Amino acid sequence: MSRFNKATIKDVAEKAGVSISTVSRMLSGNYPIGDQTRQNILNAISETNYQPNVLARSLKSGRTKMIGVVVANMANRFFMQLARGIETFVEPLEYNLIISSTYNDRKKEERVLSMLTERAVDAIVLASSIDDPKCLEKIVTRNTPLILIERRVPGIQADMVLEDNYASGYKLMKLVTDNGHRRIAFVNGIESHPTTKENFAGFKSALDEKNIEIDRRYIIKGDLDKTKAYEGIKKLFKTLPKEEWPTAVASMSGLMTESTMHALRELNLRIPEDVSVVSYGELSSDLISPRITSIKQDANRMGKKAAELVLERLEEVEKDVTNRHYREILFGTEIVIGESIKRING
Amino acid sequence: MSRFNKATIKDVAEKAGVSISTVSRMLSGNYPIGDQTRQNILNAISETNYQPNVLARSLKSGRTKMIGVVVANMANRFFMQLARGIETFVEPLEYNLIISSTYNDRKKEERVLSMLTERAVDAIVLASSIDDPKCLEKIVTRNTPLILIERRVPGIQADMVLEDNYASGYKLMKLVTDNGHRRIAFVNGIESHPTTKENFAGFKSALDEKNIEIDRRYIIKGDLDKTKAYEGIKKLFKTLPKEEWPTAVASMSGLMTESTMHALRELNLRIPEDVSVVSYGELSSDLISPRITSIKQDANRMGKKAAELVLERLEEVEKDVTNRHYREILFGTEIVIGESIKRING
DNA sequence: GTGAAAGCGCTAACAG
DNA sequence: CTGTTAGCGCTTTCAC
Repeated sequence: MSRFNKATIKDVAEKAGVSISTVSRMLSGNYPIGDQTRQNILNAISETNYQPNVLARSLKSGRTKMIGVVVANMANRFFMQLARGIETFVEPLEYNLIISSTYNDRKKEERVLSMLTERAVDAIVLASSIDDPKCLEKIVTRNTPLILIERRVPGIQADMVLEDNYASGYKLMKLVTDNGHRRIAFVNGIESHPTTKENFAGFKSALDEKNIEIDRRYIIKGDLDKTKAYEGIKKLFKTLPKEEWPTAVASMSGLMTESTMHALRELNLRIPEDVSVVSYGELSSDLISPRITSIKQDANRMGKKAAELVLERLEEVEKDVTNRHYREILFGTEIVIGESIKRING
Repeated sequence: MSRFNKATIKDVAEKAGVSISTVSRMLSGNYPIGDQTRQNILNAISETNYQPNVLARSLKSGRTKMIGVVVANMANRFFMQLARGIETFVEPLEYNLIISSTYNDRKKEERVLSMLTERAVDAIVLASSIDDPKCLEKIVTRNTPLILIERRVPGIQADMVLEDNYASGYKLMKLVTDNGHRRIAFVNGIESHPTTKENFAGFKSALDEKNIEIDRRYIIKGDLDKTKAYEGIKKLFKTLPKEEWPTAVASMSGLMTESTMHALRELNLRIPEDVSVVSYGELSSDLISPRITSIKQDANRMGKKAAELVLERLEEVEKDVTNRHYREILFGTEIVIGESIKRING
């Protein structure tokens, strides 16, 4: 009995009257074992309640069967569906997930990633939002597979699972402009992100088609942050004279859309009668009314894909494949039509 | 360089021209080290990009600094707020969370718990719903602190973090009966759970006060399952003649309440005009209308408390305290008044 | 088929 | 103050 208060392979070996290597071999399953010996060992295992110590195994094998999942906020629906997608895919293979939140704080992200590499996780799925190529480089050079979700980092040796932000942005905004809107506010994501830029570019191309100029006063720096989005909307409507109010708001994340709705509600503005709203990313419940026309982000699908990539890469690591070819998975998106866009006279 | 593709303590020692124990000591911080030596080691560390291998450390120390968190479904808001509560509390102490879902499946729960003990997590926080004392016994005898959330398992050597289900149930139901309702349907949780029973007992005592008999046909076996709740409601209203329809529905979880709302919506029944609804546990968004009168479950608070207990117990384990005294934390709950109860003529 | 022994990376006596 | 050494529990040659 170890100080973990549990039987070790040694206890089993003694009880079964064999050597620890024999027990180890039986456990691994790839060796011929005498029938009697096998039986003895099995008995010993059940008598001692033996469970192999994964720690020791990992130390030896170099594989921990743990996958680090880094998200901005684990209380957020999108991220947890992502994690769930990963989990369902890898759980049967006995992988466990270490999930950590960064709250979009660079320092915290650095700490979290460092903890994960110290723990020697087999792979990292990163869905957090900070740009920190230096930090990411480290992971890559350690030979730990890295999968980025909804986040493009140019030149990095990692797989990326993305959605077609450009096309999605275009589709969404076109619905708005086709309905005659010209004064449109944006609750923006994190501006430095390529994905945000693509999204915005998609918006812009729909606006260009109608020769609509973007009014910079209408761009709210939301940073994927609940409060910032809320306050941004409040401020926008309180600052501008009524005739300059935007007739529509496009928000770049479901979370920020909900903040927007809260703010509008408090401003006594109805959707879509007073302000139209569209959202990149769904809201947390489809019972919310009015239903917001939005781009559906399939977090679960992304999670599964990420898990698939993880396993693929791990096999390569196993086989010492050197000449890897990193992939960029681009998912198309679906648009969900709600009742949140009012037709107005252009 | 190890096969983890990273520097080990040995590399650092060589580079700094000292022995590995000196490095180890410096890292632990509790030993006097010569100034020059310290500097050499620090340089070596940064040159080699050394990160201690937590695995090896754990194998030696018997502590992994990992906490297992077992929930029914990690995509569920309640559970993730719980996890988040735990995380915020233990993250500064460098603990990581391994989160797994059981989907309320006994086999899966068993597997998950077994994986966690194999990984030698320092403690387990269990917020999943299956009763499996045998399985839990094993954890306890391994000397791994176990914290149960919203789940009472009599006689077990574990801490429990609970809400006052009885009082909450009573308060909630009283609001319903005070408004004149007598035909009340229940979307029940998992019947075998003590917490569900307490909740129900609370309901019952409010009913008793008004001499209302419980009609067994009105009890829907929801089992905390989205679909079961949805179908249960559908069936109830479709089976019964209109004059026997319940005038109110009390649901035992936020998730099931949302299913109830979906079902009612499809049945073209309005809340509260046609049916009143109350909920034990909040919905996933406060933008949902009508706002449902509900018991607010503070998952975050429970998470923090659980984490606090974990750390407390871990200290005891450290200090080899034998005569432990397990605690049962009972939180009071808050009721959120919505617009989901109609006053009717008793 | 089975056993002995080395070693994964680290900590903690035990020496000096 | 610093070095040597014995494991933590397991896998994996290398023997027999």
